[in-house]
Amino acid sequence: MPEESVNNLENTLSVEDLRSQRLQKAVRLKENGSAAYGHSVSGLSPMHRVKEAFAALPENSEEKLNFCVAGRLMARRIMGKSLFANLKDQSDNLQLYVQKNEVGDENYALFKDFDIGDLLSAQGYAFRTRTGEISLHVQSFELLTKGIRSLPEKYHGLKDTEQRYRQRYVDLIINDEVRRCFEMRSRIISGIRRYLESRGFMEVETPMMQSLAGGAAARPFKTFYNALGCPMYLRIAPELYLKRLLVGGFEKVFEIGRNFRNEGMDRRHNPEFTSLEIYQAYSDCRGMMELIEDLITTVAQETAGRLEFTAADGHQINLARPWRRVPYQDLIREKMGQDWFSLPLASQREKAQALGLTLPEGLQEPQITHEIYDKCIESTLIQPTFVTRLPAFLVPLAKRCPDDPTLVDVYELEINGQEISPGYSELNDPMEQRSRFDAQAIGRDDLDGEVDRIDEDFLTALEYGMPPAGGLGMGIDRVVMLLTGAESIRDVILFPQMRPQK
RNA sequence: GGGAUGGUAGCUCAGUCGGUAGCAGCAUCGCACUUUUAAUGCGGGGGUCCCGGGUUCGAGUCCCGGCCAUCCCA
Repeated sequence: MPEESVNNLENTLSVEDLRSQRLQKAVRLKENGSAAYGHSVSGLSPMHRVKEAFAALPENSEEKLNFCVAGRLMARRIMGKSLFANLKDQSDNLQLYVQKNEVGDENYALFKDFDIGDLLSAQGYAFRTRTGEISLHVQSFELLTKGIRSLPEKYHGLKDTEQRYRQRYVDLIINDEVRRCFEMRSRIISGIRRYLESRGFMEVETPMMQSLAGGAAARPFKTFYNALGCPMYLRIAPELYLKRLLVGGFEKVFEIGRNFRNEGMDRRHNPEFTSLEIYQAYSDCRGMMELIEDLITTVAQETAGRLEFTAADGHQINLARPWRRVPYQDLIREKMGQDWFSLPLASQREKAQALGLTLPEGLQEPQITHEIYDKCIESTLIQPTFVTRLPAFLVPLAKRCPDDPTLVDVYELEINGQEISPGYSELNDPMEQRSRFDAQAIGRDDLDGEVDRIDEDFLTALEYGMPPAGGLGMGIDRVVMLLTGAESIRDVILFPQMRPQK
């Protein structure tokens, strides 16, 4: 038997799959006294710095710039006595060039034995290859972490959506645009904080576990707190606690945090999502429109450097100010005719059905009208639009319009046909608040009785006196979707909820 | 909850009419190669075809049930 075949035979007998191959390599490294799982490294340069610094050198400079870099081995091209490798850190990629006569026979063999996915550090000087790529001529290197699992393919990457969400860490290693998206998300959130803090708002944290899940109409998640021996709910909104803080004398507060809604998930909904809520004493709905318009445009300009965006569905969105402000009823009249609100119920029903809407028996004018808004108007509001003066039955926590008590003094900000942010002149009359809660509790019969208990302590707080105030909420995930062009909320949440496997 | 589509090697994918799973690409292992970049050339290994039933001489393929995912709808 020729020697070569013997070699092959040995290799196949000793190894069942890729993972055990690599496990054995790690074990062998440890046996030989080298660290397969190394230690800290100092004096590192981010790879983009290496490239910038080298590119800044004058042409034909003889100066040798030395760097030490660390990152994950993404590709290798071995050509006998020299090899090229691609290393990746958070900032960039860098090509390494390793020559046998530079690092020595033993080290060269060691480097050849590295696998794609290993983490290494390398020290050497920057140079430009024949094809023009700024690279590092390696003088020494070290294995920092042995990778046991093989990475997805370098060319097609990881495409399987399920695996991308379940094993986001692999997605982040492989797909650069995914990492950029989450870096963007982080910048957006810190941009929001910076904006609000610089304008005197104070960030606060209110309970995520509540014995009553109030502040919105949504089904909560239920849990049990052993020490108190009572059921608890994950919050569906922080609103009622933030208003208690207005009562307590904090005048400009905001909270960025998670809410939990025990409802379906789809392209736009994840059961846990991040919201921003802001409350400002002595302001109102108009103050909130000013604030959110300035906040979004400022943060968009800061993080993306522009105000025009292409949404995932291809719509061109222009965030340039000022944004359209239009009363709800005007939108209805535009669509249904100027006389809509004076038509008899039967003709309203007929006209709505002519639009293709199916209406349950017994609907009154406000419900029919809202059905039209919901199904036929909202999705057409592509450019940023504040819809104002909504029917009161939709919004139990807002002040009525002084000139028309059937309407509330609120806005709904629509961008690309999606609700991005609601804002209110907040209701601070404890008696009216109680009767709205009562009416709401009667209207709902599909939730757990317990959840519908009225938050007496919140009403007590209002009785101590809450200043007139403006309040607003904003879905952070949706804003990130808009600014990154993501088509699914799951693409802007690092670890979206998934059904457990098996 | 309803409909459509999908699940095959570590990854990306073929798989015809039901007849031994594909000389598939990347990755991996061996050999050659000192400026490559989806390196190249030659050679080797690698499979619970999502799970469970059924039809059949024979099922990745057809039928039934289930699991998981994606998209659309409510």
